[in-house]
Amino acid sequence: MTVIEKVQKGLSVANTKKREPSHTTISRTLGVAIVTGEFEPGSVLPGEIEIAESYSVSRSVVREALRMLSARGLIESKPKIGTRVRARELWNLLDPTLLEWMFEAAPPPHFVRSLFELRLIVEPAAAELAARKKTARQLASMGHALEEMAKHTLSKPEGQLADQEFHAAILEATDNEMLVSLSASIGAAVRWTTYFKFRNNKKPHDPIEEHRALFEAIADGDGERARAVTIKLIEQAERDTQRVLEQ
Amino acid sequence: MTVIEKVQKGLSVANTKKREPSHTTISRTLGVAIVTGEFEPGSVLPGEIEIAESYSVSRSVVREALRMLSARGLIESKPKIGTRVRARELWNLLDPTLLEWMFEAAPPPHFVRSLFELRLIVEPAAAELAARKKTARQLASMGHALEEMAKHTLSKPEGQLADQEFHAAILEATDNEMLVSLSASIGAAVRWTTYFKFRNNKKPHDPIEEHRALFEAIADGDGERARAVTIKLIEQAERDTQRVLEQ
DNA sequence: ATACTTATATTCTCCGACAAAAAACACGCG
DNA sequence: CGCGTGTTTTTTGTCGGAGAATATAAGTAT
Repeated sequence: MTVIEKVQKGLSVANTKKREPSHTTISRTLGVAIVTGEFEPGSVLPGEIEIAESYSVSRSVVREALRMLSARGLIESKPKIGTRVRARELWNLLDPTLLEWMFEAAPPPHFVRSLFELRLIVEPAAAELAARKKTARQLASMGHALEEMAKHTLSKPEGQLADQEFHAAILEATDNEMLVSLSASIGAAVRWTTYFKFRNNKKPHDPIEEHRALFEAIADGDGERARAVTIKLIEQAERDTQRVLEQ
Repeated sequence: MTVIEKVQKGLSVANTKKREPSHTTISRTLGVAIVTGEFEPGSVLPGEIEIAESYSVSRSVVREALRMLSARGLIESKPKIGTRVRARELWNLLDPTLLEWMFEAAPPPHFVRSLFELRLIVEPAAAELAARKKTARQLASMGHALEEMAKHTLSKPEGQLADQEFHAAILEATDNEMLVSLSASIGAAVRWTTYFKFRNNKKPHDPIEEHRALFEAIADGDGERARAVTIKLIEQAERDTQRVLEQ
């Protein structure tokens, strides 16, 4: 598995289960609170000392956590003013970490709509590119992922992992590093929708046949067909997701 | 202050005249060094104390700067190991700040190719969406930006600002917040190419007519035409950029 | 009422010390 | 010699305290 594939799947590159430093924890805790709307844009967070006391850490830890949030554009600090949450338009909604945080709660419907609209723009074009630029090695890696997927189905974690591997191989085949970054972000969101679809026992459509068709289109170098199949795949996923969100 | 910074300052929001905290400065300095390849991925940066001494700041400032870089996924710190630069595949190439840093030096050709490939995927689709979803207010804002652009031409900062306003209005009209984020990233890169095209006195093609055609297509709600014009626009920009990079 | 000065709250910066982690090393044992 | 085991050492992680800088808020004089 290449590093790129791991990125796509959101796996930590060193799969070790190490304890993270506390500034990371605090940063994520505050970040989740912000992106899920617990602190509204424009409002000011508690002062450094108060945060430090409420989490029982030192002020240095809090400051480093706040720097991590300000690097993401979530907050803005000024003396005498405090640390205020920046307007949502100033966030980078394509930051994979931000997306993960966002999915700690149910995201707003217009956000889900935006996501699928974006997928319908990007992924068909990527499939078309992949059909043109694929290498034999990448094709083999797609084929392997496809087999794994057929064996386990999407309801099991192994199958979901294979699905992500399959799509990662497609992205790698486009030979476009910005597309890879973009789909790393999208992947963070897709993982969430997949998770929710199966968590609610809704028995969604198993897209193995479409995946096979996509693979064959790419293998044949038929960009038009690859594009068409990808569109179908995403529209199906959107229907499944809508069904879950409606209740 | 570097030239690029001047350009960006001229184009960004007006009164950004205040001195930034030193952790921000250090973070950007180190970040630029990393993304321009001065520190290669996998290598370890100097220790916190060494960095602190070389910039004449305290270790706390350096630590906060490093946390900002680690939030961007550029570095990874471990006790006894040091702080090492993470693999380029783990960076988020759609982070606008990262892109700005990257353009402090001439970016690698395959990166520029990736960028225009991505623009050709995203922007035509966005134009089509905008043609379908535009509101009167957004249309008016596009019209105003177009006038400004025609008055000043792209060779002056006012004209470049108007150009950005025009495209921002289109993005806003798509009513898709992820698309807006995406083009904020792309915009950071586009500003660079615009700057370089004029810096080299190459007298590129002035795209005012195409912009007007795009505006009319959107106003008419003609998505197909909006898409076609946008493709032309980007292809022209790519040709201009290639001409500049060739020398 | 306006302009200027002062007070105040908050972040910004610095320092010095110790704790924790992980690699490197030394050592003993089979 | 090879191998596990404990020790050393280096580097980041955490802490508490102190003063400086900054921008709002309040007060004062004209």
